[in-house]
Amino acid sequence: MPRRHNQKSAPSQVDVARAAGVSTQTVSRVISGQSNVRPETARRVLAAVEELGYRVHAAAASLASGRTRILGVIVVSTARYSTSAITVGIEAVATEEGYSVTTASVADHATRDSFFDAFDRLERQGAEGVILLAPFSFLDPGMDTRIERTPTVLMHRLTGGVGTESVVDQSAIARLATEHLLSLGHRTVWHVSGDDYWLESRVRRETWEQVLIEHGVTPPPVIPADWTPESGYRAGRTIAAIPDATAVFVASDEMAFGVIRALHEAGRTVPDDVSVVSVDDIALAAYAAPALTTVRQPFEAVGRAAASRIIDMIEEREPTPVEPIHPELIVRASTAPPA
Amino acid sequence: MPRRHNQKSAPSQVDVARAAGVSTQTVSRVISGQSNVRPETARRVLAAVEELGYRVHAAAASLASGRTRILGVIVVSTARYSTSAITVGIEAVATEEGYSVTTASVADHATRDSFFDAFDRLERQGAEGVILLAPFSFLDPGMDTRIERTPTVLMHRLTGGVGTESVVDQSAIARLATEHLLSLGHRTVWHVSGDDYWLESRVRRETWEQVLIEHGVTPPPVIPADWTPESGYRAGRTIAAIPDATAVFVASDEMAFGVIRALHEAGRTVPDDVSVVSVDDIALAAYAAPALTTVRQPFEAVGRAAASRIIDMIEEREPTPVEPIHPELIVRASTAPPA
DNA sequence: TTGTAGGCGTTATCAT
DNA sequence: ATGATAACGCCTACAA
Repeated sequence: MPRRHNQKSAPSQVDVARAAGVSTQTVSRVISGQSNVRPETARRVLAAVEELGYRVHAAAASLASGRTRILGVIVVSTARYSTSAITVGIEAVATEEGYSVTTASVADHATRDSFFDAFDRLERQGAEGVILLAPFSFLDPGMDTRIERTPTVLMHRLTGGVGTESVVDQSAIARLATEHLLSLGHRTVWHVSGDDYWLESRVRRETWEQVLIEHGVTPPPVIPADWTPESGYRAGRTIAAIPDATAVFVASDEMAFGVIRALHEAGRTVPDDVSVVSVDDIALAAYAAPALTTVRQPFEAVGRAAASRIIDMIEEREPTPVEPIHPELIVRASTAPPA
Repeated sequence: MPRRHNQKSAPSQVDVARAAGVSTQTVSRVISGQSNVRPETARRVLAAVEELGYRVHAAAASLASGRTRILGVIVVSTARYSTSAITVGIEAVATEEGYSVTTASVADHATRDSFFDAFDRLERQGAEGVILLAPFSFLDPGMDTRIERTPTVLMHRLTGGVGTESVVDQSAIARLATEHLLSLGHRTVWHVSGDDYWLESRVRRETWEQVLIEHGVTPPPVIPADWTPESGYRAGRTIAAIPDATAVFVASDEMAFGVIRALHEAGRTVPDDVSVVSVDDIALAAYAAPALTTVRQPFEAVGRAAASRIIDMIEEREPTPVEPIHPELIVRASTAPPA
């Protein structure tokens, strides 16, 4: 039964107190930067801390204080660009605010119970708040009891329950993309959707349908895919087989690479024969052939906002005002007016 | 000073013990699955646990036991595919083994001190082992005292100090790529390197040089880049200006997209005029135009291996034998014999 | 098989 | 400004 490796006796407050000739309480005060300590005393304590290499023991501190300053993040274990980019933002804010981040991942297409397991692992670990970087609805039975005791932030805009928050407006993305194609003069817009397991897939599809209807056009059938370039390629073959398809809204850049490949193989040129607009603006979007017109999601800002929000909730303070996060249409070379 | 949100009084072992009519010690035994408890007693305890919604308090448990079962991971905060893919593997093993994962990120191009800060944050948090998913050498002064008290795994094969381990053979990657081009009949191979901040950049460059020398050719000057597609693009323009360049080893797929774009814009066809081989095999590699010939790094396996290794070190048991992790050359359409 | 006692390292509370 | 003392919730060691 190993204790901490080699750490026979990390110095404790008692050691520091003794070395500095003060009580542990004074050490505690100095460490936590309280003001009511004579400068001279503080200096002695700090010297002893330095000398002994003392560092607070997080477990002991949180047992005594009831606070852990741990943020939990639930992620789906696929190496998706969006996920890691959002995480960068979360980490940044957490560190700034003195929180640490622990992650619990669930398999792609995981069941509800896997999510609850992950949630419970984080709670057991002491997470004071949880960010759900994963497709999940607050409406799910079983979720309510959890978000009641632990502040939770979703990354999806949905009808929420008590204390729920969300950050990204997926609907605006789909609208931007679809209206861009329409405004170019295309009669209708086809849609290659992401995996329906993910909420944003559904939201984007619904908005796309709605925008078309608003413009008086009957939505064509959705071409389902699953976020992977492979699935985009298959969808592209489907589209290539539709002679009068001239515009496609693809739910992610990665899929757009596949779509374009399939189109080109079928002898249909992008954007001359078919316009393609996608979503994300990953680093490679500008280096596709042709460069992708896409709706940029400011992932890092999203992560920062989520972290700020959850910390506000934990500390029960007024929500920090954040710049509204707007998706942005980046027009490059994959879209054009119909021939 | 908020305590845990709404959690006025999470039930403790004492509550469970009282409800089940046993001592807290028996509760503890049941929870930790020890065998020396009468089945009937265990059942009563479990019923009480269920009833009250009891869960162990991690901080209290680790304060008492001296164990946290926390794994620390230091990552550089850029949304790189490799990083998130490796993380997936780490998480998987950690969860299987009952560990949780805490992340500390440092800025890209962070100084040594930032790394030490991150390391210290993880230690303070109670990490029993640390995986350095970041460019760092054990030889760095200041590192030795840390790895002495906390088991550490690097993701880079380097000369190591005491108790150091590493997982990926970056050198094999560069050899595979360079020899592939040479075996195709190219006279020499140019190299677009990654950011020198990252150790693998240097290792790949050195191996590339060495392989060329082994084959009796004098290495041309390195074309430096920084992992981004943009930097690849700039490097590609440089190469396009070299009339007799027919083969390039690019240190990452993302940069290869940029290189190829620049080459095409300059009227040089890939692979007819110039062959390009890169590294990683990201999901989009097969959807580049032309599809990339690349050296696949089995990132998830790497993550799994790193996690297994660090857990073995923590628990002071014999290293779990792992399948050797070999990079693999995936030949697609971006390489060909010289014209 | 079960229980009792003590302590893990810190912070909160109340004195001084 | 500083200190004494009592938790915090659990686990280890030992006793019964």
